[in-house]
Amino acid sequence: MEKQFVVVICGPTASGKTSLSVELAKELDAEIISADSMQIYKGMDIATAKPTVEERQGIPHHLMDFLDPSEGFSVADYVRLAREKISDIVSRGKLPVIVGGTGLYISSLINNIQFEESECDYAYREELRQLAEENGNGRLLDMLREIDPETAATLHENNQSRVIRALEVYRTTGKTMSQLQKESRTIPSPYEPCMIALDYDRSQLYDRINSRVDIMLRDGLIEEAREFYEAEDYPTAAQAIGYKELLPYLKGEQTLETCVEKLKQETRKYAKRQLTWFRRDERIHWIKVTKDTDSREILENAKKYIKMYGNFC
RNA sequence: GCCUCUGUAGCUCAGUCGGUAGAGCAGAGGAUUGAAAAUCCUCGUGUCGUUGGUUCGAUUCCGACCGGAGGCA
Repeated sequence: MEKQFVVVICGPTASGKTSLSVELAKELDAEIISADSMQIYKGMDIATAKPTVEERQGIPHHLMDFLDPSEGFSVADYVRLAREKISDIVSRGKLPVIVGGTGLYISSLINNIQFEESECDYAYREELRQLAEENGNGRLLDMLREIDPETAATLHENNQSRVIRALEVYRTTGKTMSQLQKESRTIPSPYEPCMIALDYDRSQLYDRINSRVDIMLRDGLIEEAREFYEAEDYPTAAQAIGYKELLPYLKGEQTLETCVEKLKQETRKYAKRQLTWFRRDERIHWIKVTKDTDSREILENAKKYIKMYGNFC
């Protein structure tokens, strides 16, 4: 069976993925599938730097802006939905362009990771958290070592959520995490991804992040954050950078300046983690850019690479 | 002008009863399979303000000077 050609635009936050993807989509008769764990949520527009309707320029954007922030969401949900979207787009004769900065979502999708077998057991998670509270994190890792030494060896006891998840997997499926991870890779991927990322110098990327936060503030981030916190108790959405950092200001406990600095800093750290993730994927074609690079030039470079890649496979 | 406190890693500060120093934060690198914008791991040499003195040896004690904070006039 021939693999489905898909374009992937990934890389750190504020590197220009959104505008490049829209320009590409216009020229390649494509539709965009977002790969962003926060842009999926409705109402979280400014903080997530979601493209506005104008910025989307008529290009359909899938898996964006469709879920209420009170709903939880996970990689497994993402992969399931994204697969459907890809088939749908392809069936209409269009090219799928996957765009986003959530590395786990992207790699799980294009590597065709199977999640179906495993389920969640929130009560058991809570039970384990209690156990750790009383006996320390080491106790949980010891438990995991008993049933799945292979996974236990890769985890640090302080990474409590991962240790708990590994125990939970065993509880719900009877299989170990390591076994399940091997099985999750047995079905070859139906996709042939052409991966592109924009490569700024670290300092220039940080400059872009800082000024983008300033723009968000100008566009009403504080109001958005205030609304967000009136609702509260969101399982997944609460993690978004942009609201929790402004909370001390909204509560009158901290100056705006301090909170904004914190917000910029957290965004920079996030970009750094994204770079760590994407750097190790050797399939990615990094387009070197600086603040002076013309967007037209970036587009041409990307198009050229996609065309070359398409001919090659 | 006088008195007191203070000057140690990019920042906030520990510390050395005299044998050239260490935390947190920042920063860098890494991990990443159902919370991933989350979670976790690793990495610390810096004229110890300057300059004299005492000493085998001073960042540590003493003096002077230069910054900073406070107090009295």
